[in-house]
Amino acid sequence: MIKAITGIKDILPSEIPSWSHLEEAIHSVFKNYNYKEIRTPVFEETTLFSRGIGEETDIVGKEMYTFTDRSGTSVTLKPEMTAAVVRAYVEHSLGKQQPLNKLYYISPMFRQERPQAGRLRQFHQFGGEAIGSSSPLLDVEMIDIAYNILNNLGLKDILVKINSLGIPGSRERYKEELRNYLAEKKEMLSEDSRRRFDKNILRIFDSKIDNDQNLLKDAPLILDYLDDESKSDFDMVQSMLERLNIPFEIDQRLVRGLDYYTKTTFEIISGSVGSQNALCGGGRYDLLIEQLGGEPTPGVGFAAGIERILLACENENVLNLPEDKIDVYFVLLDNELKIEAFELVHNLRSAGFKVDLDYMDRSVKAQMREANKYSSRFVIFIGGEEYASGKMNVKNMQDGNQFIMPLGNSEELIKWLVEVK
RNA sequence: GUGAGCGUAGCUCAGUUGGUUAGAGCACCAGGUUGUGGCCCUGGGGGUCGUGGGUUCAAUUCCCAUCGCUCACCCCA
Repeated sequence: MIKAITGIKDILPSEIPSWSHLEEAIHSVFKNYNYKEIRTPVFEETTLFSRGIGEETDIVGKEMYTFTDRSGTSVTLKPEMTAAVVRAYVEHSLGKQQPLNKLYYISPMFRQERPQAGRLRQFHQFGGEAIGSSSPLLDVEMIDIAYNILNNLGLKDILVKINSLGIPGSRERYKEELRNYLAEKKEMLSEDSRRRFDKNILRIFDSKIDNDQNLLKDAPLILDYLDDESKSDFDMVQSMLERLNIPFEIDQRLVRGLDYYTKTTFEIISGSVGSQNALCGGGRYDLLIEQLGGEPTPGVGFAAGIERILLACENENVLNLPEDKIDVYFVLLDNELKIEAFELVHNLRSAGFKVDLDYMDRSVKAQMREANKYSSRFVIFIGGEEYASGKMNVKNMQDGNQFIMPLGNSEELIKWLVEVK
């Protein structure tokens, strides 16, 4: 048996209602905030991601699905969306058409990691990008949108965490201080953290080892090293979140794993999904557009993981989706009658009603059970007697009442169905 | 890449301290009025017990390998 590749999953019909529900919420909320949808290809030239995300990041270093196409070009299945959106923004000069572009997407992403709860090799993200303004109100807008969507789904166990990484100059000064502070403790750090010390010292804050966290207790804090503008922007973000009644927590240990972030970063975590608990992550990337060959342009965005959000919804049991009922199920005595009734079935379907019938040559009882299984509101029964006398038997499946209607008059039936609907 | 756990019907799982035809619930199919659902009842189909090898008179059960899945680490959505 041929099976799906490790870490990728089919989304089966039984799961589609939750997906559709979430997707509709995403489209609806983004439209409220006046964002326009953008779709980019699933793969790009590899250099877009290595330059955009950062050569030293784990994503680029060990997680990308990269291969060489027949012309010898190295291409990569997109591991995240921001670089791709920025590429499209620059390539099509969207910034020349209007100063601010507010964009959103829903798209599959690919990262070759070991799968676990809430982590897949093909997974789906939705997210927003606002390119063209450095207003911290947009930082807030991003958090607002993400929080809004999660909140509307009914999720309770979520927490917004924010931080500011400052601009490169202030961040470098801070990293220097942190390095000085940890230098003498380096030998006591865990192996992973010693590696982080050399590679990306900020990531030591992510360590799950108690002793590492103890050693960090009196470490210098990044917010004390912010430049004036980052600081006042961050203050604005906080006060505005308060005014919007969005609960949040400042987490100075929140350092995101992509190189392009500047100033505000944020994350929304869930307490109900296991170890991979970030439902959403984002921040400002004021230098990325320039770095990818565009005019210097500020931007801010976020991405959220659909599978993780649905996992949280499932675990918190908050998605009560309406049953998918059909309107009419035709119960027809034999194959001849099915052929006779098929045009009527077609007419009802064309008129917008959900209609089905048996194609398996099954007994009347089995057809009725099928009608029940699909929660059909009505059954239209046509047997030999009815057909001979030009009638059909309409049964209301809720109360069991039956009555006779003339056969062969689609218009009258449709009119009646519209009335009772 | 590292570590741990698990692989028995479509699904969730029992079971065999090695021994004849491997079970349950749900799902599926057929019946319980000759042409009528939900509840209930009866019956039925479906598994080479992940795969390969070893030990043994005998393996689904023990051993080894392999593949797959799951969870965790790393990192991230």
